[in-house]
Amino acid sequence: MAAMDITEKPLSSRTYGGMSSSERKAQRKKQFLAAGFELFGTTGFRSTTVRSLCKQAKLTDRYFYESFGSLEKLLMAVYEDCMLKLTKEVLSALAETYPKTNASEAIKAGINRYFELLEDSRVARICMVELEGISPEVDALYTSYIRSFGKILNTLASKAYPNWSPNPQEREVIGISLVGALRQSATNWLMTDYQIDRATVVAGTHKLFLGLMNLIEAPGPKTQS
Amino acid sequence: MAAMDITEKPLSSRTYGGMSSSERKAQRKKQFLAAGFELFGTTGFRSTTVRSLCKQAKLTDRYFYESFGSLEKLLMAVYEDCMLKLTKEVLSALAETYPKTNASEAIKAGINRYFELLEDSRVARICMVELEGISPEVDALYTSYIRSFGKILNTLASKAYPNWSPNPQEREVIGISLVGALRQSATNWLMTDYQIDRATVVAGTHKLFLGLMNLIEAPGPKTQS
DNA sequence: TACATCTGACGACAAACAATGTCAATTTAT
DNA sequence: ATAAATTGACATTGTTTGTCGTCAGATGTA
Repeated sequence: MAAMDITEKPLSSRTYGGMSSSERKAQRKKQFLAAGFELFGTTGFRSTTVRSLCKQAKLTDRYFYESFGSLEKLLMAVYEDCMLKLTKEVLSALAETYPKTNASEAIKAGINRYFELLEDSRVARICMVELEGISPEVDALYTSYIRSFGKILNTLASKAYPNWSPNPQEREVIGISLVGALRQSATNWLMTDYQIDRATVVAGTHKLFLGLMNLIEAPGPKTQS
Repeated sequence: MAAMDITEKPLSSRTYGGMSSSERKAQRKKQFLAAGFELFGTTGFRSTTVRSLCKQAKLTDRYFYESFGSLEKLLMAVYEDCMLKLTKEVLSALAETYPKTNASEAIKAGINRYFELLEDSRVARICMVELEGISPEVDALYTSYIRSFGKILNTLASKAYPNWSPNPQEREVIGISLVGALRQSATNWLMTDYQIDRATVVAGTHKLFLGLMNLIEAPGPKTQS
Protein backbone atom coordinates (compact mmCIF):
# COMPACT_ATOMS: atom_id res chain seq x y z
CA MET A 1 0.00 0.00 0.00
CA ALA A 2 2.74 2.37 0.94
CA ALA A 3 4.48 2.29 -2.45
CA MET A 4 2.49 1.90 -5.62
CA ASP A 5 4.64 0.61 -8.45
CA ILE A 6 3.16 2.79 -11.11
CA THR A 7 6.27 3.18 -13.23
CA GLU A 8 4.87 5.20 -16.06
CA LYS A 9 6.57 7.71 -18.28
CA PRO A 10 7.30 11.04 -16.62
CA LEU A 11 4.35 13.28 -17.09
CA SER A 12 6.12 16.55 -16.51
CA SER A 13 9.67 17.67 -17.22
CA ARG A 14 11.76 19.85 -15.02
CA THR A 15 14.99 21.72 -15.11
CA TYR A 16 17.92 19.73 -13.76
CA GLY A 17 21.49 20.78 -13.23
CA GLY A 18 20.55 24.17 -14.56
CA MET A 19 19.29 22.73 -17.88
CA SER A 20 15.82 22.12 -19.19
CA SER A 21 14.68 18.72 -20.32
CA SER A 22 15.35 19.40 -23.98
CA GLU A 23 18.70 20.98 -23.21
CA ARG A 24 19.76 17.91 -21.30
CA LYS A 25 18.62 15.70 -24.12
CA ALA A 26 20.63 17.70 -26.62
CA GLN A 27 23.63 17.64 -24.32
CA ARG A 28 23.49 13.86 -24.12
CA LYS A 29 23.26 13.59 -27.88
CA LYS A 30 26.36 15.72 -28.13
CA GLN A 31 28.18 13.49 -25.68
CA PHE A 32 27.29 10.39 -27.69
CA LEU A 33 28.35 12.02 -30.91
CA ALA A 34 31.69 12.94 -29.39
CA ALA A 35 32.13 9.46 -27.95
CA GLY A 36 31.21 7.88 -31.28
CA PHE A 37 33.63 10.15 -33.09
CA GLU A 38 36.38 9.12 -30.73
CA LEU A 39 35.75 5.37 -30.73
CA PHE A 40 34.76 4.93 -34.37
CA GLY A 41 37.75 7.05 -35.31
CA THR A 42 40.29 5.12 -33.28
CA THR A 43 39.35 1.54 -32.52
CA GLY A 44 36.75 1.43 -35.29
CA PHE A 45 33.05 0.88 -35.59
CA ARG A 46 33.14 -2.89 -35.48
CA SER A 47 34.97 -3.08 -32.19
CA THR A 48 32.69 -0.53 -30.57
CA THR A 49 29.96 -1.88 -28.31
CA VAL A 50 27.10 -0.10 -26.62
CA ARG A 51 28.85 -0.52 -23.32
CA SER A 52 32.20 0.89 -24.42
CA LEU A 53 30.41 3.78 -26.04
CA CYS A 54 28.45 4.64 -22.91
CA LYS A 55 31.59 4.42 -20.85
CA GLN A 56 33.31 6.84 -23.20
CA ALA A 57 30.33 9.21 -23.16
CA LYS A 58 30.05 8.90 -19.38
CA LEU A 59 26.38 8.09 -19.74
CA THR A 60 24.36 4.95 -19.27
CA ASP A 61 22.68 2.59 -21.68
CA ARG A 62 19.24 4.04 -21.17
CA TYR A 63 20.26 7.37 -22.63
CA PHE A 64 21.88 5.75 -25.59
CA TYR A 65 18.64 4.05 -26.53
CA GLU A 66 16.79 7.29 -25.95
CA SER A 67 19.19 9.28 -28.11
CA PHE A 68 20.03 6.95 -31.01
CA GLY A 69 18.74 3.47 -30.42
CA SER A 70 21.43 1.72 -32.44
CA LEU A 71 25.12 2.02 -33.12
CA GLU A 72 24.41 2.21 -36.82
CA LYS A 73 22.32 5.33 -36.44
CA LEU A 74 25.01 6.92 -34.36
CA LEU A 75 27.60 6.00 -36.96
CA MET A 76 25.54 7.65 -39.65
CA ALA A 77 25.11 10.78 -37.55
CA VAL A 78 28.84 10.97 -36.84
CA TYR A 79 29.63 10.43 -40.49
CA GLU A 80 27.27 13.15 -41.60
CA ASP A 81 28.79 15.57 -39.12
CA CYS A 82 32.25 14.90 -40.48
CA MET A 83 31.27 15.03 -44.11
CA LEU A 84 29.27 18.21 -43.77
CA LYS A 85 32.14 19.94 -42.06
CA LEU A 86 34.55 18.64 -44.67
CA THR A 87 32.52 19.84 -47.65
CA LYS A 88 31.81 23.15 -46.00
CA GLU A 89 35.48 23.80 -45.33
CA VAL A 90 36.56 22.79 -48.81
CA LEU A 91 33.94 25.03 -50.36
CA SER A 92 35.08 27.94 -48.18
CA ALA A 93 38.66 27.43 -49.26
CA LEU A 94 37.55 27.45 -52.88
CA ALA A 95 35.43 30.55 -52.39
CA GLU A 96 38.30 32.34 -50.71
CA THR A 97 40.68 31.77 -53.62
CA TYR A 98 38.65 31.46 -56.77
CA PRO A 99 37.82 35.03 -57.65
CA LYS A 100 41.31 36.08 -56.64
CA THR A 101 43.39 33.48 -58.45
CA ASN A 102 42.89 31.07 -61.36
CA ALA A 103 40.96 27.82 -61.28
CA SER A 104 44.06 25.68 -60.85
CA GLU A 105 45.18 27.55 -57.76
CA ALA A 106 41.68 27.47 -56.32
CA ILE A 107 41.47 23.71 -56.75
CA LYS A 108 44.83 23.40 -55.09
CA ALA A 109 43.61 25.44 -52.14
CA GLY A 110 40.53 23.23 -51.85
CA ILE A 111 42.56 20.05 -51.98
CA ASN A 112 44.95 21.44 -49.44
CA ARG A 113 42.10 22.23 -47.09
CA TYR A 114 40.75 18.75 -47.57
CA PHE A 115 43.96 17.03 -46.57
CA GLU A 116 44.45 19.48 -43.76
CA LEU A 117 41.24 18.32 -42.13
CA LEU A 118 42.10 14.70 -42.76
CA GLU A 119 45.29 15.03 -40.79
CA ASP A 120 43.05 14.22 -37.86
CA SER A 121 43.17 10.46 -38.22
CA ARG A 122 39.77 10.11 -36.59
CA VAL A 123 38.14 12.23 -39.26
CA ALA A 124 40.01 10.32 -41.94
CA ARG A 125 39.04 6.96 -40.60
CA ILE A 126 35.38 7.83 -40.22
CA CYS A 127 35.07 9.51 -43.60
CA MET A 128 37.22 7.06 -45.55
CA VAL A 129 37.19 3.53 -44.22
CA GLU A 130 34.68 2.89 -41.48
CA LEU A 131 31.52 3.09 -43.52
CA GLU A 132 31.81 0.41 -46.12
CA GLY A 133 30.01 -2.89 -45.84
CA ILE A 134 28.01 -2.23 -42.69
CA SER A 135 24.45 -2.40 -43.96
CA PRO A 136 22.39 -1.34 -46.98
CA GLU A 137 21.24 1.83 -45.21
CA VAL A 138 24.77 2.88 -44.36
CA ASP A 139 25.91 2.00 -47.86
CA ALA A 140 23.18 4.19 -49.27
CA LEU A 141 24.24 7.11 -47.11
CA TYR A 142 27.87 6.67 -48.04
CA THR A 143 27.04 6.41 -51.73
CA SER A 144 24.91 9.52 -51.60
CA TYR A 145 27.71 11.55 -50.07
CA ILE A 146 30.23 10.32 -52.59
CA ARG A 147 27.91 11.24 -55.40
CA SER A 148 27.06 14.63 -53.98
CA PHE A 149 30.75 15.38 -53.65
CA GLY A 150 31.14 14.42 -57.29
CA LYS A 151 28.28 16.69 -58.20
CA ILE A 152 29.93 19.59 -56.42
CA LEU A 153 33.01 19.09 -58.56
CA ASN A 154 30.84 19.07 -61.66
CA THR A 155 29.09 22.24 -60.61
CA LEU A 156 32.45 23.93 -60.16
CA ALA A 157 33.57 22.69 -63.56
CA SER A 158 30.44 24.10 -65.14
CA LYS A 159 31.16 27.48 -63.64
CA ALA A 160 34.80 27.54 -64.67
CA TYR A 161 34.18 26.04 -68.12
CA PRO A 162 30.67 26.96 -69.27
CA ASN A 163 31.37 25.68 -72.75
CA TRP A 164 32.31 22.19 -71.63
CA SER A 165 29.37 19.89 -72.28
CA PRO A 166 30.21 16.22 -72.56
CA ASN A 167 27.90 13.29 -71.97
CA PRO A 168 26.23 13.85 -68.57
CA GLN A 169 26.79 10.25 -67.55
CA GLU A 170 30.43 10.50 -68.39
CA ARG A 171 30.62 13.71 -66.41
CA GLU A 172 29.25 11.86 -63.43
CA VAL A 173 31.82 9.12 -63.85
CA ILE A 174 34.62 11.65 -64.01
CA GLY A 175 33.36 13.40 -60.88
CA ILE A 176 33.19 10.18 -58.97
CA SER A 177 36.61 9.15 -60.20
CA LEU A 178 38.07 12.37 -58.85
CA VAL A 179 36.40 11.83 -55.52
CA GLY A 180 37.87 8.34 -55.53
CA ALA A 181 41.31 9.72 -56.23
CA LEU A 182 41.02 12.10 -53.30
CA ARG A 183 39.66 9.34 -51.13
CA GLN A 184 42.32 6.78 -51.92
CA SER A 185 45.11 9.26 -51.40
CA ALA A 186 43.71 10.13 -48.03
CA THR A 187 43.17 6.50 -47.10
CA ASN A 188 46.70 5.58 -48.04
CA TRP A 189 48.03 8.60 -46.21
CA LEU A 190 46.21 7.48 -43.11
CA MET A 191 47.22 3.84 -43.42
CA THR A 192 50.87 4.72 -43.84
CA ASP A 193 50.82 7.00 -40.80
CA TYR A 194 51.08 10.28 -42.70
CA GLN A 195 54.64 9.60 -43.76
CA ILE A 196 54.48 11.77 -46.87
CA ASP A 197 54.17 15.47 -46.18
CA ARG A 198 50.95 17.17 -47.05
CA ALA A 199 52.34 19.40 -49.77
CA THR A 200 53.45 16.35 -51.78
CA VAL A 201 50.09 14.64 -51.43
CA VAL A 202 48.34 17.82 -52.51
CA ALA A 203 50.67 18.30 -55.48
CA GLY A 204 50.16 14.72 -56.64
CA THR A 205 46.38 14.68 -56.56
CA HIS A 206 46.29 18.18 -57.97
CA LYS A 207 47.96 16.90 -61.13
CA LEU A 208 44.92 14.77 -61.91
CA PHE A 209 42.70 17.83 -61.78
CA LEU A 210 45.20 19.81 -63.79
CA GLY A 211 45.36 17.17 -66.49
CA LEU A 212 41.60 17.19 -66.83
CA MET A 213 41.46 20.96 -66.93
CA ASN A 214 43.98 21.06 -69.72
CA LEU A 215 41.95 18.46 -71.53
CA ILE A 216 38.86 20.64 -71.26
CA GLU A 217 40.69 23.73 -72.37
CA ALA A 218 42.30 22.04 -75.37
CA PRO A 219 40.00 19.33 -76.64
CA GLY A 220 41.00 16.82 -79.28
CA PRO A 221 44.05 15.42 -77.50
CA LYS A 222 47.02 14.39 -79.50
CA THR A 223 48.07 10.79 -78.99
CA GLN A 224 51.61 9.60 -79.21
CA SER A 225 52.78 6.11 -80.08
CA MET B 1 37.89 -53.11 -22.47
CA ALA B 2 36.13 -53.64 -25.75
CA ALA B 3 36.46 -50.03 -26.86
CA MET B 4 39.47 -48.02 -25.84
CA ASP B 5 38.83 -44.33 -26.09
CA ILE B 6 42.19 -43.44 -27.45
CA THR B 7 41.11 -40.56 -29.67
CA GLU B 8 44.43 -39.47 -31.00
CA LYS B 9 45.28 -37.91 -34.31
CA PRO B 10 45.21 -40.26 -37.28
CA LEU B 11 48.60 -41.80 -37.63
CA SER B 12 48.34 -42.80 -41.24
CA SER B 13 46.43 -41.33 -44.16
CA ARG B 14 44.58 -43.25 -46.76
CA THR B 15 42.92 -42.67 -50.06
CA TYR B 16 39.23 -41.97 -49.74
CA GLY B 17 36.64 -41.49 -52.46
CA GLY B 18 39.38 -41.97 -55.01
CA MET B 19 41.49 -39.12 -53.58
CA SER B 20 44.55 -39.13 -51.40
CA SER B 21 44.66 -37.30 -48.12
CA SER B 22 46.32 -34.23 -49.55
CA GLU B 23 44.00 -34.19 -52.54
CA ARG B 24 40.97 -34.22 -50.27
CA LYS B 25 42.46 -31.46 -48.19
CA ALA B 26 43.02 -29.35 -51.26
CA GLN B 27 39.52 -30.12 -52.48
CA ARG B 28 38.03 -28.90 -49.20
CA LYS B 29 40.07 -25.74 -49.36
CA LYS B 30 38.70 -25.13 -52.82
CA GLN B 31 35.18 -25.65 -51.60
CA PHE B 32 35.66 -23.15 -48.78
CA LEU B 33 37.20 -20.63 -51.15
CA ALA B 34 34.24 -20.96 -53.49
CA ALA B 35 31.78 -20.70 -50.61
CA GLY B 36 33.59 -17.65 -49.24
CA PHE B 37 33.61 -16.02 -52.64
CA GLU B 38 29.88 -16.57 -52.92
CA LEU B 39 28.88 -15.42 -49.45
CA PHE B 40 31.36 -12.57 -49.02
CA GLY B 41 30.42 -11.39 -52.48
CA THR B 42 26.68 -11.43 -51.93
CA THR B 43 25.60 -11.09 -48.32
CA GLY B 44 28.96 -9.72 -47.23
CA PHE B 45 31.70 -10.71 -44.86
CA ARG B 46 30.09 -9.37 -41.73
CA SER B 47 26.92 -11.34 -42.10
CA THR B 48 28.80 -14.54 -42.84
CA THR B 49 29.16 -17.01 -39.98
CA VAL B 50 31.14 -20.19 -39.78
CA ARG B 51 27.93 -22.16 -39.94
CA SER B 52 26.53 -20.43 -43.00
CA LEU B 53 29.86 -20.85 -44.70
CA CYS B 54 30.05 -24.55 -43.98
CA LYS B 55 26.51 -24.99 -45.16
CA GLN B 56 27.39 -23.26 -48.41
CA ALA B 57 30.52 -25.35 -48.81
CA LYS B 58 28.63 -28.53 -47.90
CA LEU B 59 31.26 -29.34 -45.33
CA THR B 60 31.29 -29.31 -41.55
CA ASP B 61 32.88 -27.03 -39.03
CA ARG B 62 35.78 -29.31 -38.34
CA TYR B 63 37.12 -28.96 -41.84
CA PHE B 64 36.83 -25.24 -41.75
CA TYR B 65 39.06 -25.04 -38.74
CA GLU B 66 41.44 -27.47 -40.38
CA SER B 67 41.56 -25.49 -43.62
CA PHE B 68 41.56 -21.87 -42.51
CA GLY B 69 40.89 -21.54 -38.82
CA SER B 70 39.20 -18.16 -39.04
CA LEU B 71 36.88 -16.26 -41.34
CA GLU B 72 39.44 -13.50 -41.60
CA LYS B 73 42.04 -15.81 -43.07
CA LEU B 74 39.53 -17.11 -45.56
CA LEU B 75 38.57 -13.57 -46.49
CA MET B 76 42.18 -12.71 -47.13
CA ALA B 77 42.63 -15.82 -49.28
CA VAL B 78 39.50 -15.04 -51.32
CA TYR B 79 40.59 -11.43 -51.74
CA GLU B 80 44.04 -12.43 -52.93
CA ASP B 81 42.54 -14.83 -55.45
CA CYS B 82 40.37 -12.09 -56.89
CA MET B 83 43.04 -9.44 -56.95
CA LEU B 84 45.64 -11.68 -58.53
CA LYS B 85 43.26 -12.64 -61.29
CA LEU B 86 42.28 -9.01 -61.77
CA THR B 87 45.83 -7.73 -62.10
CA LYS B 88 46.81 -10.63 -64.32
CA GLU B 89 43.94 -9.99 -66.71
CA VAL B 90 44.54 -6.25 -66.87
CA LEU B 91 48.21 -6.79 -67.58
CA SER B 92 47.34 -9.25 -70.35
CA ALA B 93 44.99 -6.76 -71.94
CA LEU B 94 47.73 -4.15 -71.84
CA ALA B 95 50.29 -6.52 -73.27
CA GLU B 96 47.94 -7.49 -76.08
CA THR B 97 47.43 -3.90 -77.21
CA TYR B 98 50.50 -1.93 -76.30
CA PRO B 99 52.97 -2.80 -78.98
CA LYS B 100 50.21 -2.68 -81.56
CA THR B 101 48.55 0.64 -80.69
CA ASN B 102 49.51 3.76 -78.78
CA ALA B 103 49.66 4.14 -75.01
CA SER B 104 46.25 5.77 -74.77
CA GLU B 105 44.52 2.90 -76.52
CA ALA B 106 46.39 0.35 -74.45
CA ILE B 107 45.32 2.04 -71.23
CA LYS B 108 41.77 2.05 -72.49
CA ALA B 109 41.95 -1.67 -73.20
CA GLY B 110 43.29 -2.29 -69.70
CA ILE B 111 40.56 -0.23 -68.08
CA ASN B 112 37.96 -1.96 -70.19
CA ARG B 113 39.22 -5.32 -69.07
CA TYR B 114 39.14 -4.17 -65.48
CA PHE B 115 35.50 -3.14 -65.58
CA GLU B 116 34.62 -6.23 -67.55
CA LEU B 117 35.75 -8.43 -64.70
CA LEU B 118 34.01 -6.22 -62.16
CA GLU B 119 30.70 -6.77 -63.85
CA ASP B 120 30.56 -9.83 -61.63
CA SER B 121 29.19 -8.09 -58.55
CA ARG B 122 30.77 -10.67 -56.28
CA VAL B 123 34.22 -9.82 -57.55
CA ALA B 124 33.45 -6.13 -57.27
CA ARG B 125 32.18 -6.40 -53.75
CA ILE B 126 35.10 -8.47 -52.52
CA CYS B 127 37.74 -6.35 -54.20
CA MET B 128 36.18 -2.96 -53.52
CA VAL B 129 34.12 -2.80 -50.36
CA GLU B 130 34.36 -5.83 -48.15
CA LEU B 131 37.89 -5.43 -46.92
CA GLU B 132 37.97 -2.13 -45.15
CA GLY B 133 37.89 -1.84 -41.41
CA ILE B 134 38.03 -5.52 -40.51
CA SER B 135 41.31 -5.77 -38.66
CA PRO B 136 44.86 -4.42 -38.85
CA GLU B 137 46.05 -7.53 -40.69
CA VAL B 138 43.35 -7.26 -43.33
CA ASP B 139 43.97 -3.54 -43.64
CA ALA B 140 47.64 -4.24 -44.23
CA LEU B 141 46.84 -6.73 -46.97
CA TYR B 142 44.42 -4.36 -48.60
CA THR B 143 46.87 -1.47 -48.44
CA SER B 144 49.63 -3.57 -49.93
CA TYR B 145 47.49 -4.51 -52.91
CA ILE B 146 46.41 -0.93 -53.53
CA ARG B 147 50.02 0.17 -53.43
CA SER B 148 51.23 -2.60 -55.67
CA PHE B 149 48.57 -1.71 -58.21
CA GLY B 150 49.78 1.86 -58.06
CA LYS B 151 53.33 0.68 -58.59
CA ILE B 152 52.27 -1.24 -61.68
CA LEU B 153 50.87 1.95 -63.14
CA ASN B 154 54.11 3.74 -62.40
CA THR B 155 56.13 0.99 -64.02
CA LEU B 156 54.02 1.31 -67.14
CA ALA B 157 54.44 5.06 -67.11
CA SER B 158 58.20 4.66 -66.87
CA LYS B 159 58.19 2.43 -69.92
CA ALA B 160 55.99 4.70 -71.99
CA TYR B 161 57.65 7.91 -70.85
CA PRO B 162 61.27 7.17 -69.95
CA ASN B 163 62.06 10.86 -69.67
CA TRP B 164 59.41 11.56 -67.08
CA SER B 165 61.08 11.79 -63.68
CA PRO B 166 59.16 13.69 -61.06
CA ASN B 167 59.45 13.41 -57.30
CA PRO B 168 59.17 9.67 -56.47
CA GLN B 169 56.81 10.34 -53.59
CA GLU B 170 54.58 12.41 -55.81
CA ARG B 171 54.65 9.61 -58.37
CA GLU B 172 53.42 7.26 -55.71
CA VAL B 173 50.62 9.62 -54.79
CA ILE B 174 49.56 9.91 -58.41
CA GLY B 175 49.57 6.15 -58.83
CA ILE B 176 47.45 5.65 -55.76
CA SER B 177 45.10 8.40 -56.85
CA LEU B 178 44.53 6.66 -60.15
CA VAL B 179 43.86 3.39 -58.39
CA GLY B 180 41.39 5.24 -56.21
CA ALA B 181 39.68 6.68 -59.27
CA LEU B 182 39.29 3.21 -60.75
CA ARG B 183 38.13 1.87 -57.45
CA GLN B 184 35.53 4.51 -56.77
CA SER B 185 34.10 4.26 -60.25
CA ALA B 186 33.74 0.53 -59.82
CA THR B 187 32.26 0.89 -56.35
CA ASN B 188 29.71 3.38 -57.55
CA TRP B 189 28.92 1.26 -60.55
CA LEU B 190 28.26 -1.67 -58.25
CA MET B 191 26.23 0.34 -55.76
CA THR B 192 24.01 1.78 -58.45
CA ASP B 193 23.38 -1.64 -59.95
CA TYR B 194 25.44 -1.13 -63.09
CA GLN B 195 23.03 1.40 -64.52
CA ILE B 196 25.62 3.15 -66.67
CA ASP B 197 26.93 1.07 -69.54
CA ARG B 198 30.49 -0.05 -69.40
CA ALA B 199 31.72 1.97 -72.35
CA THR B 200 30.75 5.21 -70.63
CA VAL B 201 32.44 4.23 -67.39
CA VAL B 202 35.57 3.29 -69.29
CA ALA B 203 35.53 6.52 -71.29
CA GLY B 204 35.14 8.64 -68.15
CA THR B 205 37.94 7.10 -66.15
CA HIS B 206 40.11 6.95 -69.22
CA LYS B 207 40.00 10.75 -69.41
CA LEU B 208 41.88 11.00 -66.14
CA PHE B 209 44.68 8.91 -67.54
CA LEU B 210 44.60 10.85 -70.78
CA GLY B 211 44.87 14.17 -68.97
CA LEU B 212 47.90 12.97 -67.07
CA MET B 213 49.53 11.61 -70.19
CA ASN B 214 49.12 14.91 -71.95
CA LEU B 215 50.58 16.62 -68.94
CA ILE B 216 53.63 14.37 -69.13
CA GLU B 217 54.02 14.88 -72.84
CA ALA B 218 53.69 18.65 -72.66
CA PRO B 219 55.04 19.85 -69.32
CA GLY B 220 54.69 23.41 -68.11
CA PRO B 221 50.90 23.62 -68.24
CA LYS B 222 49.26 26.83 -69.16
CA THR B 223 46.80 28.13 -66.61
CA GLN B 224 43.74 30.08 -67.49
CA SER B 225 41.97 32.57 -65.27
C1' DT C 1 10.94 19.80 5.02
C1' DA C 2 8.35 16.56 2.02
C1' DC C 3 7.61 14.75 -2.40
C1' DA C 4 7.99 13.95 -7.36
C1' DT C 5 11.33 13.61 -10.90
C1' DC C 6 15.79 12.54 -12.66
C1' DT C 7 20.13 10.05 -12.77
C1' DG C 8 23.59 6.43 -12.68
C1' DA C 9 25.28 1.93 -11.15
C1' DC C 10 24.31 -2.70 -11.39
C1' DG C 11 22.32 -7.03 -12.61
C1' DA C 12 19.25 -10.30 -15.29
C1' DC C 13 18.02 -12.43 -19.35
C1' DA C 14 18.03 -14.01 -24.00
C1' DA C 15 20.21 -14.43 -28.54
C1' DA C 16 23.99 -15.29 -31.59
C1' DC C 17 27.93 -17.46 -32.27
C1' DA C 18 32.69 -19.69 -32.03
C1' DA C 19 34.82 -23.69 -30.83
C1' DT C 20 35.12 -28.32 -29.30
C1' DG C 21 33.31 -32.89 -28.45
C1' DT C 22 30.45 -37.21 -29.30
C1' DC C 23 28.96 -40.94 -32.00
C1' DA C 24 27.04 -43.60 -35.57
C1' DA C 25 27.63 -44.43 -40.49
C1' DT C 26 30.69 -44.94 -44.45
C1' DT C 27 34.84 -46.20 -46.89
C1' DT C 28 39.19 -48.49 -47.51
C1' DA C 29 43.08 -51.64 -46.82
C1' DT C 30 44.55 -56.04 -45.16
C1' DA D 1 35.19 -60.00 -43.21
C1' DT D 2 37.28 -57.09 -39.95
C1' DA D 3 39.48 -53.31 -38.05
C1' DA D 4 41.22 -48.76 -38.74
C1' DA D 5 40.56 -44.42 -40.75
C1' DT D 6 37.36 -40.98 -42.36
C1' DT D 7 33.21 -38.41 -42.55
C1' DG D 8 28.99 -35.81 -41.32
C1' DA D 9 25.12 -34.70 -38.24
C1' DC D 10 24.28 -33.13 -33.89
C1' DA D 11 25.00 -31.64 -28.99
C1' DT D 12 27.50 -28.88 -25.59
C1' DT D 13 30.01 -25.25 -23.55
C1' DG D 14 31.50 -20.65 -22.89
C1' DT D 15 31.76 -15.90 -24.39
C1' DT D 16 30.11 -11.67 -26.01
C1' DT D 17 26.63 -8.57 -26.60
C1' DG D 18 22.11 -6.14 -26.86
C1' DT D 19 18.32 -4.94 -24.19
C1' DC D 20 15.50 -4.18 -20.39
C1' DG D 21 14.52 -3.78 -15.43
C1' DT D 22 15.51 -2.52 -10.52
C1' DC D 23 16.80 0.54 -6.96
C1' DA D 24 19.15 3.75 -4.17
C1' DG D 25 20.76 8.34 -4.23
C1' DA D 26 20.80 13.09 -6.15
C1' DT D 27 18.22 17.21 -7.54
C1' DG D 28 14.72 20.54 -7.90
C1' DT D 29 9.95 22.25 -6.50
C1' DA D 30 6.09 23.29 -3.38
